Amino acid sequence: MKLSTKGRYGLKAMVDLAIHSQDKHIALRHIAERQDISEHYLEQLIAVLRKSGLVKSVRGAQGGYSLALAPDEITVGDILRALEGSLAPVACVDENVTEECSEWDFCVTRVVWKEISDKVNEVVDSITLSDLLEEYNKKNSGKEYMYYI
Amino acid sequence: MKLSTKGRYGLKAMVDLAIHSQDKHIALRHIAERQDISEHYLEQLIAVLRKSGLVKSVRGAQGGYSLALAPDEITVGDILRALEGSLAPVACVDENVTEECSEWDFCVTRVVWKEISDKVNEVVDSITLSDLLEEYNKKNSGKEYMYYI
DNA sequence: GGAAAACCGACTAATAAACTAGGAATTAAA
DNA sequence: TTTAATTCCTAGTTTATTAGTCGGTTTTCC
Repeated sequence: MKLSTKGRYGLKAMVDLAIHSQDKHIALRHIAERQDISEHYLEQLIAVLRKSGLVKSVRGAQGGYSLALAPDEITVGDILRALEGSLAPVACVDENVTEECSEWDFCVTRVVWKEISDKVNEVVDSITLSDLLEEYNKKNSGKEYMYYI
Repeated sequence: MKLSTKGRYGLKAMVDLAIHSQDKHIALRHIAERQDISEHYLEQLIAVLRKSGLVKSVRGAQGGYSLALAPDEITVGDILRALEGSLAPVACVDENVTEECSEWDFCVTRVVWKEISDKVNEVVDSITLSDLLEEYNKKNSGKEYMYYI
């Protein structure tokens, strides 16, 4: 039930963008340095986020990335599901997977998986980047430069 | 964020025990057959459950396993945590892991992981084997032998 | 034209998951 | 008292996934 680095790094990168890319774009290199993530690896993650429409890019020298939407329009759920796929603990309660398992009608453990799935999605869909930005400002008020996320 | 087969098989096996081992013990082979799980593999899982005090065993011929506690005294959380370890999505919100990460004081994503962790534990701790047993009886009332779980 | 960036696809190392194998110890029943 | 059925234990193996690395191509500012 652990999240992979994709989801963790991806969310950190998105919060970094929310903090630093207000009406400008910033180079991946800077995000990677601040968050201490391999640049090449982060490149792959941000490619997914771009294809999901959460991030937009400017190519060429002085190019970079910025959020494709306002921070309050991007939820943690959007980010995590883009990078990790469904957050359902088992496939049978993943709404994108249509094939029912052979034991569907009699399965009693499914109610457990379904409840977990629902609660997890409820949590991540209720938190936006804007909420995390606020949390960041609270924790770092008065401090010069605090890039940790 | 997927559960491994350990948790899934383990819960199935425990529900199977709740159904079939009322004041008797049953051989692992039967559970493995009914639930279609490799016997040797299930053996390793049930060893963990035994060491966690959720299952008790009788050795030798005609031996087998039974629940160590009443079904309403065993939660899904007990079973899953025994087999999967902590259900926290990242280590920093796992209460058994004491070491704080270097960014602890400024980290803003931790609130997300903490909320997920709390909700998941809330769900699994609120469902007992007795609840699943009831669910089983409801779904299989009137049917001859339905072993699916 | 050169440098700084995003973009792209393939390859690789490390780790974890999901078993498999083979036997030792125990005990009921024949 | 032997035999067969069962739990118990440790180690090995295979497969899949994770978490990267590598080496470029393309685009665009200066």
